[in-house]
Amino acid sequence: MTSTHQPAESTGRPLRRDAERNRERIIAAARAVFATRGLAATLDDVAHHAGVGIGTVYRRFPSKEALVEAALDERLDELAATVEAALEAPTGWDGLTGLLRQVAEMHAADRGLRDLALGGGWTMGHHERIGTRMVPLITRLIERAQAEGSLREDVTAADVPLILMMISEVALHSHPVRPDAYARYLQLLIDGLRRSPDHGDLGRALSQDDVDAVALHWLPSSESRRAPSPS
Amino acid sequence: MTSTHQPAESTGRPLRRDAERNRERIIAAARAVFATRGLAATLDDVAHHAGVGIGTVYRRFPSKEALVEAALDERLDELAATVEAALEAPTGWDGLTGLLRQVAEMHAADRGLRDLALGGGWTMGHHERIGTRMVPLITRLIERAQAEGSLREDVTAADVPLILMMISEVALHSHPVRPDAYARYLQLLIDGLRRSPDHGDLGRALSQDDVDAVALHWLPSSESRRAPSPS
DNA sequence: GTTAAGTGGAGATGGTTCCTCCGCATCGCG
DNA sequence: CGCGATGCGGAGGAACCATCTCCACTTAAC
Repeated sequence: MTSTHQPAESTGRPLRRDAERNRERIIAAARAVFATRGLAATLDDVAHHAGVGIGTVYRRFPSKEALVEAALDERLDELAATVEAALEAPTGWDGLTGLLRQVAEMHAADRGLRDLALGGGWTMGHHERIGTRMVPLITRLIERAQAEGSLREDVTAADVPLILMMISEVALHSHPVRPDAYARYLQLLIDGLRRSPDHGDLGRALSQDDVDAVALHWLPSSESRRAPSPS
Repeated sequence: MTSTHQPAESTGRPLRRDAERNRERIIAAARAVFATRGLAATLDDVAHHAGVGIGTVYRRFPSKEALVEAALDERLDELAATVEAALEAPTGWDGLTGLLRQVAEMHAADRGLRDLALGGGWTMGHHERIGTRMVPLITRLIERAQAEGSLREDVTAADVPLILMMISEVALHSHPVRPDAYARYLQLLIDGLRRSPDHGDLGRALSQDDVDAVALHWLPSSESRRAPSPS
C-alpha cells in the first residue's frame, strides 16, 4: 500500500530545508491545537494552523498517531518526572497533594496531554501504558503518607487516576468560563483524603485492572460524541 | 417544517388501537435505551428495540426531542420530588448527603436522565431549566447544614450540580466494570464537605451563571462546535 | 537549468445521524 | 364482508464529519 510514496522519515536522508521547517511548524501547530482541542482535533485543523496543506502533514507523519507521539512525547516525560519529583517532598502528604495539584494543572492546561495520559489505548506507541509505569511510585507515596498518619488508610494508588479523570473533566468543561474551577473540586477531594474519624466508609477499592478498564471507557480512541440536534 | 405530514398527536383524534399499543411500546423502549445508552442513542436503536419501524417512531414523535420528553418527563419529576424530600430529613447534613447519594444513584442507573438533568439546553420543552427550579431548595438545605455546624462554610448550592456531574461521569465510565465505583468517590467528596479545621481553602465559589455555562459545555448540544479557527 | 523533493487541497472513502417517502398491511365501521 | 382510512416498515436521501490519497504544480539545491 505504501508503494506510491515513501515517507521521508523512513529513509535516513535529511529533509530539504523547507521541508524540515514545515515539519517543525507542524509539530508546533499540533502541540497548540491538541492542547486546546484535545486529541480529537482533526489533522486538517493542525495543517491549517501550521499554514501548510493536509498532504504535507500526511507525508511527514504517516498517521495521526505518529503526529500525536511526535508532539506529546516529551510532555509525557515531564509528567513522569513530576511523579518522581513528588517522592522528594518533605512529607508524603505534601508529595501526594502537590502531585495531584501539579498534574491537574498540567491536564487543565493541555487537553491533549490529558487525553493521552488518562486515555486508555490510543497511541502508546513504544512508551508502555504510562500509568502502569507510575503506579509503583504513587504506591510508595501513598504508603508513606499513610504511615505519617495524614492520609486516610482506605485510599489506594488506583484512586489517583480516577481523581485526576474527574478533576480534568471539570477543568475541561469549565475552562471557557472559569478556568480555575477545577482547583476548587480538587481541594474538596484532597480534604476528603485526609485522615479523620468523621470520615465514612469508601467501600471496595478499585483494582489496577478496573482502573485500566475505566480509562479505556473514559476516552475511547476517538471521542466521537455525536451531538443531539438542537433543531 | 412539518408541512408534509401531520403527526397524529396534533389532531385530537384517538389513535387506532394498534397504533396506541405501538406508541406505548416506543416509549417503553425509549426509556430502556436512553437509560443505558444516554440521549445520544439513535432513534433507530429505539425503534428496533421496540420492534417497530423507524417511520413509526417519527410519525408518533415529530422529533427526537419530543420522544425524550415523553420518555423522561416523569423521571424528572421524581428527581424534583427527591430534592423536596431531602428537606424533610432530620438534619441538614443528612438531607444533603442523602440527596447527593440518591441523585447520584438515579443518574448512575439512568444515563438519559443524567443527560437531561445535568445537560445544558436540550429539550427543556416546557419544564424550565430543572436546576434553576431546585436551586432555592438546595440553598436552604445547605444553609441549614451549615447552621448545624456539620457542613463547611465555603460550599454553596452551585457546588451540588458540579459534584453530581463529576460523580455521574465516574458512574458512566466505570459502569461496565464496577457499577458501584461512583459511590467511592462520592463518599470522598462528602467527607471533603464536612466542616473541619484541617480543610484547605476552596477559592472563589461558582456563580449560578457559571454553573449553567459549565452544564452547557458538559453535555453540549454539539461537542465540536467550531471554535475560533486558527488562521 | 535541471531535476528530485516537496507541496496543496479537492475529493475518494467510509463513517455517522436524522428524518422522509410511499407501496403495502391492517383496522374497524357499516 | 368489503372498503376506506389509518398505520406500517425500512430503504435511502441529505447532511454532516474525519482520515487519508493523488497528482499537477512549485521550489530547493547543485
